[in-house]
Amino acid sequence: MKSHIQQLIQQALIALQQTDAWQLDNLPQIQIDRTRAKEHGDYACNIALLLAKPLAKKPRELAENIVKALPASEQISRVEIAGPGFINFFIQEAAQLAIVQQVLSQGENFGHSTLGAGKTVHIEFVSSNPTGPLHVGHGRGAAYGAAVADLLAAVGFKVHREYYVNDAGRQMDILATSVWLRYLALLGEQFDFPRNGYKGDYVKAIAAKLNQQVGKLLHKSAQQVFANVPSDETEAGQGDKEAHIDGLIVNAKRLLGNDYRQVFDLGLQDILADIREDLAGFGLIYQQWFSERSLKEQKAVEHCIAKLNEAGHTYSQEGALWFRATNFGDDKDRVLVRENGEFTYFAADIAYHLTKFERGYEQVIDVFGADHHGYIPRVKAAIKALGYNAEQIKFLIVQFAVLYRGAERVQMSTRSGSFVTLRELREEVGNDACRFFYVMRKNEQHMDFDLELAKSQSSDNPVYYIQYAHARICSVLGQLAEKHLLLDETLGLSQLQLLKESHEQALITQLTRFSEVVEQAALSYEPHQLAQYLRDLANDFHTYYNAHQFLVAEANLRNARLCLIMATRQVLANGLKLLGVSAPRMM
RNA sequence: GCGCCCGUAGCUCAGAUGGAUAGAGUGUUGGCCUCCGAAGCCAAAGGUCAGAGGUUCGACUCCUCUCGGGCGCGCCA
Repeated sequence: MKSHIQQLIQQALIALQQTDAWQLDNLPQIQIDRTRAKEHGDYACNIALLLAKPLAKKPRELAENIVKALPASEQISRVEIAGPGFINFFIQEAAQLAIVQQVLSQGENFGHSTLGAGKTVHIEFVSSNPTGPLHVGHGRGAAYGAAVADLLAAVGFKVHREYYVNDAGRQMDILATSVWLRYLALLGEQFDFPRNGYKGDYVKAIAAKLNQQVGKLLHKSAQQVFANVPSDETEAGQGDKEAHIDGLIVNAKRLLGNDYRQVFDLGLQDILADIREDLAGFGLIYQQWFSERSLKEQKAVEHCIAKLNEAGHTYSQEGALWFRATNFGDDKDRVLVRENGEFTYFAADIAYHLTKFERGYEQVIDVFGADHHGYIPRVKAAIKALGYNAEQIKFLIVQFAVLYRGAERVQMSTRSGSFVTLRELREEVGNDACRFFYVMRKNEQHMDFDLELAKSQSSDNPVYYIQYAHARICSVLGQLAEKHLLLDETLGLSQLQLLKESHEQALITQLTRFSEVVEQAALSYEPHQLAQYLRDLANDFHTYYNAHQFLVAEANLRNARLCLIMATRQVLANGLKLLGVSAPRMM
């Protein structure tokens, strides 16, 4: 409908340009907006106000000319000029009613479009280190990334969802060493667990599994393990916890030899399996789990650095190889290869991003937690240096969600091991509430997540409010048989003109918005727009429900109303699905 | 110190690429079930859009500054 009105105005403007000889370099974009108030019609256009200045004419006068030049349209009942010069369009009722038929015939595909024209999009989200279970901090990125991906797919993009597995690097060595130390403790060795080690109970569980698998085979004495290791940091702040853990890693690798890999892989596989299971349970599907180790095995990092070298974007200094990030908008140059010859995380990561482009994706999206936003300029710099357009990569930031239990803030930390895991959260409040709560606020907005509210099966809870609307419609349709009434969809669709009540009009208008909302939410990466919309739609339905009876004796009206609420049910279900929330038939 | 995000009703947040009298939920107060599920509906009250300038026919929205909150500024990942 928007584009229809846009075309009408376009035609009017072209006609006017010829007759009135406007001196315009270029026409401003014709913007059609939904009106806020009913008396302003259904759609409004501000073109007259925009043209007033360049043409040096009064906006209302221009509006009158435009309206006069407007071609006739069967879909528009009335056009008015209002306020300073807005052109308001009133949509013909019959044109509005057509939405009901459209929803019912398109079913679960209603709201989908081909806007994206099959353009390939690579979206990476969560990508948490496999050093421990996902905690609630990852939840928002998961729910948000999944919703953005699903929205993009719904509007016709070809979406590839990927998880980057950081299965190489120091953090993983710390994990492997932590597992081994817990294993040694199980075998009776006495020592202080390193401050910087992973202290969670899941590490002990993996250690127990290791013990089951290998018995005492990997047993070494604490004395050997801690030999020549710099002392750990104390309460007083003396010692060095980083040097301490690094020393332990070196000893572990030396003492275990080839067996080190076994410990390492056991920890990795165990945790990764847990993460995959957790995300699958949360309704997330990935097309690919991309391993950092495989990247290194394929010499992809060397390949990437070679490309930068060839282009002259690197230099050596103090034994390290640097990337000239400052030439591409970053505030510092960045190390690619350390003095000790090892690649930095950054080097591997840009090599990874290079593969995204080399694999042919036209658009690349990274979903980051707010704590990583400082990392963005350097990745963007690398993309540019590698010869790609910075427009092809989009970074989406999710701010932290602070958990509350009622009024009390829930504390969490990965390292101490005393955190709330995503799994615990899902079990406590349920997947539906969890998915919905995480995306109902704008991604860049800091949010408070109240566990008590999410759990409450009451009117306070927006998820239940929307789901209840869906269940209620199912319930009404279930009443048909009991009342010995029949549903005649064909009859209903032919009698839609009977839907004259203001509540019905409002509901129909709301239905016509759905496709626009999905499109807008997808293109702006803002699933919260859909969440807000669904709340509004549910509200319009509940209001209608309270004001009118659907199962009336008169067959024409009854079937028309049933068609309307069936369409509503379909849109609720489609919308919820895009957000990863179920649409229950009963609650 | 520099950079990014945020500051809208008591609380939690929308405000749709600048548009017409600033919107929801929750909370408060008062109503609505002999009738399709009251997990619902209706009504009232509640705002100098952090503050000050500026651009514009028009600013919650754009620009500058100030104040306040979050996060980040490693040869860590």
